[in-house]
Amino acid sequence: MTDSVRVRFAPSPTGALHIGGVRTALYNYLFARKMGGKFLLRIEDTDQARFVPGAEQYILDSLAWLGISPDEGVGVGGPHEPYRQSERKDLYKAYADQLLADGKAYYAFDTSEELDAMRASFESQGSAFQYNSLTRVKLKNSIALAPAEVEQLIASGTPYVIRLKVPAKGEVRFQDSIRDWVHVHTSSIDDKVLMKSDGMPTYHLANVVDDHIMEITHVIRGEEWLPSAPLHILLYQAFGWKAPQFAHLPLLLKPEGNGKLSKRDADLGGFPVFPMEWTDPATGAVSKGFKQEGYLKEATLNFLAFLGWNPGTEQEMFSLTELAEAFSLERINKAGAKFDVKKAQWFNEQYLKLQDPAALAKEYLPSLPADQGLSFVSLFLDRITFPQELADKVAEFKARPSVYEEAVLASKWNADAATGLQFIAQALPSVDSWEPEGIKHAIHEVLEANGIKMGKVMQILRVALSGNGAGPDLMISMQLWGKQEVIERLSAALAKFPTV
RNA sequence: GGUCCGUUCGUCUAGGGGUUAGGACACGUCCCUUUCACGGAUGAAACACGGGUUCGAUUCCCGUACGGACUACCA
Repeated sequence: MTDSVRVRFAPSPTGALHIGGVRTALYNYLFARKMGGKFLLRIEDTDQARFVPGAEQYILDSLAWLGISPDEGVGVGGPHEPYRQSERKDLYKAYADQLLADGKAYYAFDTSEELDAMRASFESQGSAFQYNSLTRVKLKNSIALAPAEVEQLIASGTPYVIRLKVPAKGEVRFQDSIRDWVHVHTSSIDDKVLMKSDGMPTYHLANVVDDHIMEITHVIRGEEWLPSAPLHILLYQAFGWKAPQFAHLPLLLKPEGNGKLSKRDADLGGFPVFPMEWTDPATGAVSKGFKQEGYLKEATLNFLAFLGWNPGTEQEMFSLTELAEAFSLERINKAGAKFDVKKAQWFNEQYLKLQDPAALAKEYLPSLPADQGLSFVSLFLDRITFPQELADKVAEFKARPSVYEEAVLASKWNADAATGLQFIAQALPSVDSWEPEGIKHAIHEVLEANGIKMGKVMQILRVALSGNGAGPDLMISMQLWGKQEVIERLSAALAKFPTV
């Protein structure tokens, strides 16, 4: 069982789950499915200061919406409970103590203020402060201080952190699934804090300990973690554990300009960067969500999957199951991907056409009789990007025109059109079968009888009835408006159109 | 500043020592449609730069430039 793939998505409940995080979750999920492994959800809530109420539920809801369902973890349970790091607090202390006992970690008593001052002074000299083999001997810690003094400080309740004693010399290397070999000298890694003074572990310790305990085989996470991967390798080594296989995903970038995609871009660009709508509990600020904007889950998934990965074939449309089948770590790109809303919209249009029309009608046109709803769905489905546009289209369709498109009038309104419209207006009341073919037949007949070409009047008729020069099939539209309504609209238009 | 990572059409990307450098989005044109949209066809559009290696580099190596991430008792 230890051979089988186990991956995890480990977000922090510090706010709405970013869409990049959703992609990370998706790739983990796909890899687990592909390999016949397990996908776990672990909540990394070790930073009490940044904890945001509701964020955890938001993560759960978002994954549930998209069908990225964990096999183990918060919300589903499993053999390694609890899956919330705040509830595993005591565990980490024991591991930190083990490192302390082995001389691989040490106590440090420096206050944040002291360290800030240190950084400032280094910076003023044009260099960067590092807590490492060079500086630790001069700072307040159990390496520089006499054992008796350390004991006294601890006994007196002086706050302390536990830091990893990074070797002065050596090279850390690991083979990333996406980037191949990455090597870093230990001299560029500092003695990172493992246990904070509040007794909570930092990400680095908790993450490594949990990944080991939970038998994680592959760590698939964002590129922002690449710089700390060597530190994590060092931690695995310090514990004498086998490190998992790492795969660092390329970042999601801003649509325009440089930098990684942020909440600001969403506000500026009018598109979502969160899976679902999110209301900040502190400020009340609402952020758009893919779901609420009208993106279908299939489109969201397909779009996200293709941001940094591709199947190597020319197939574009993939269901979640198909993605899982085609997925592989090897086909993930190295370079960051710019977020292009247009592509997301295209996917949405494609998947929208694949939806069950009756279900769409029921959900988005609930006030209409089923058959009517269905007619409107088929009339408008290929002219919209988001399903909620259906209601707008129907409302617009039902409203009588208040203005008539000037450009069409200017070019098409002439004597032929005027008389044509008159004839149509006269013929319509006696049309018995008010359906597309019948209406068309009647119009065709009356125009032909009077020697007027249909092309001369059809667009004008459209403008007269809808106000617009373009739109869905006119005969079907007329059927939907109903005979009486059409007659009234036509006479209203005739009264308003200028004389020719 | 330091460390690390990256760079093929505007965007997402395929490819990989010898190719007309392929696809998708977006854009243009045409067809379909008595309109528009959908759909179909088609066009324009890319290997960052400089050195190597090689008979031959977009592909391999090294630099440069540019971009990015990280550089917290945040994850």
